[in-house]
Amino acid sequence: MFELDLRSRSPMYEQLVEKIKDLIINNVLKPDEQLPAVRVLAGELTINPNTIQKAYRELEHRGYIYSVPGKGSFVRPAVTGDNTARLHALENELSRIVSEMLFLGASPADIITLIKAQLSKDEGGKPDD
Amino acid sequence: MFELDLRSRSPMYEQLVEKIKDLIINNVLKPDEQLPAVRVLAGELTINPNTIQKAYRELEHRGYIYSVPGKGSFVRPAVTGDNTARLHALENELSRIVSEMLFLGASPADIITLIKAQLSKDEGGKPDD
Amino acid sequence: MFELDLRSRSPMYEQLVEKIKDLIINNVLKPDEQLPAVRVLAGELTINPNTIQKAYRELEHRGYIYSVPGKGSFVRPAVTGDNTARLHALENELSRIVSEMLFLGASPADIITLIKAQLSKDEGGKPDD
Amino acid sequence: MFELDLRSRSPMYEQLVEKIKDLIINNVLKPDEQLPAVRVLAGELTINPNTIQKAYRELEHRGYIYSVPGKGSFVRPAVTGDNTARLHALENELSRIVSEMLFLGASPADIITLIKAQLSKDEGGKPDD
DNA sequence: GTGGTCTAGACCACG
DNA sequence: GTGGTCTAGACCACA
Repeated sequence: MFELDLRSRSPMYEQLVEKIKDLIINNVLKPDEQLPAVRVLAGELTINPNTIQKAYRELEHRGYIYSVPGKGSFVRPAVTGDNTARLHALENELSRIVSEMLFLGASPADIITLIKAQLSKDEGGKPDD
Repeated sequence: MFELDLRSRSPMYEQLVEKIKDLIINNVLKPDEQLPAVRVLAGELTINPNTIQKAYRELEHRGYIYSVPGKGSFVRPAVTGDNTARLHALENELSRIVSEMLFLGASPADIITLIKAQLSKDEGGKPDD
Repeated sequence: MFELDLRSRSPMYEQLVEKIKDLIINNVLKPDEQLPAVRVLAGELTINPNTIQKAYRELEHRGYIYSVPGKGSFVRPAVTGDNTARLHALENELSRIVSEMLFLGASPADIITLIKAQLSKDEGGKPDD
Repeated sequence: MFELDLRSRSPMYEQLVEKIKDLIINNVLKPDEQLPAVRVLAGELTINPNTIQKAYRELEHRGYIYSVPGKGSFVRPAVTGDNTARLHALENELSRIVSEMLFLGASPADIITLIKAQLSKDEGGKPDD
């Protein structure tokens, strides 16, 4: 399904969380689609099931998936509640990154171009595919 | 000067690095300006001087400041080479964030507006303020 | 594994960095091989674990090793980009040393011989030993 | 006469030592030539006379100059005594540098070329000019 | 078990 | 006064 970087400083469960979050955001994993069972994924990635479980728990905590005891884990159709808080945090991150890119010598035009490219790419992929 | 979040998952020295990096990027700390002495900042933040020093050393490694033993720590005037790698990483971060903002319901127009605001703000703030 | 000179002007962690760097350069420590654990090495050298960690972190910054929290520290397989700057610095050092050797009475022939010996030794030692 | 890098991590007296040593090695300062008086040099470089004095003391200790109380400091005509020890140290340094250059991707041919260029340059400059 | 963070406190070299 | 080194010892997260 995907690979983990064993050499990365970031813990494996965190890498898992980010990877799966990206799959959901980019609509590769559709709403209500079932995620691979913990043991299955653990087998494929040859890592400890506990690590998978920790990642799933984290994803559930962050509102990206929901778990049904005895059935499995599924992609949450719409993100829950307080998006504004999360959006605000993202806006800050975005501002920080833009500032740093300018500091490192990127031109404003480059940045705008980059953003627009990303926007059109995501717009194409997001609507019910 | 600024505050640290003692509860945060990211270590105090890392928070310090980010805070100071931001002050440099946003030209609040000018080139060759002296940073607060290790012990002084440690006193103000009521944390251990070693922690400050760890942050300063990290900033030095990343090319944002230089420390002269016996004299003090200062803002490095121009960023040292090799920005392309860092810029590439930032582009990826930026793409990821834009995707997530769209996923959480932000409109493309909002995002463009936000970026442009940031660009003009930084452009105004960077040259000799 | 090796010894440190407690009287030396250069700090212990710096000596450690140089020693380990040499072991990596001379292929004694192979790519992806695990370095001794921080506490283990600290025990063997009877110095503080923090000192070892400082050395390891420095080696990581310089691109010679990578550390994975909870797993260990390992030799980085290939050196990361940007070698030109480092190479330039080494060329200068080399020129300086040759000049000084001449000044101290070494003959040009001796120096050439010495270099060639080193070149053939390293060439023999580098590929899969 | 020359400049010091105030931003450098290496202490000013050490920079002075290296600079003057280079001038002697490259025969810019001739044997028995008098070095600038401590106060004069301190004035030119706008640094503390104590720093100059420390550098001169160090140079004397290393055998590059001699001081005549009340008269001044002079370039020592021939280096004193045990060159073999110093030469041995330099050979080791040289070997280390060659190894590292190879490790960083320099070709043996490049290194030989570099050495020969340095040798002919120094040979031209050394004999009693 | 691993690396990592943080503290408290001592000592050193530099200018 | 400055930054830097080192120790001793506690605690945490990860796998």
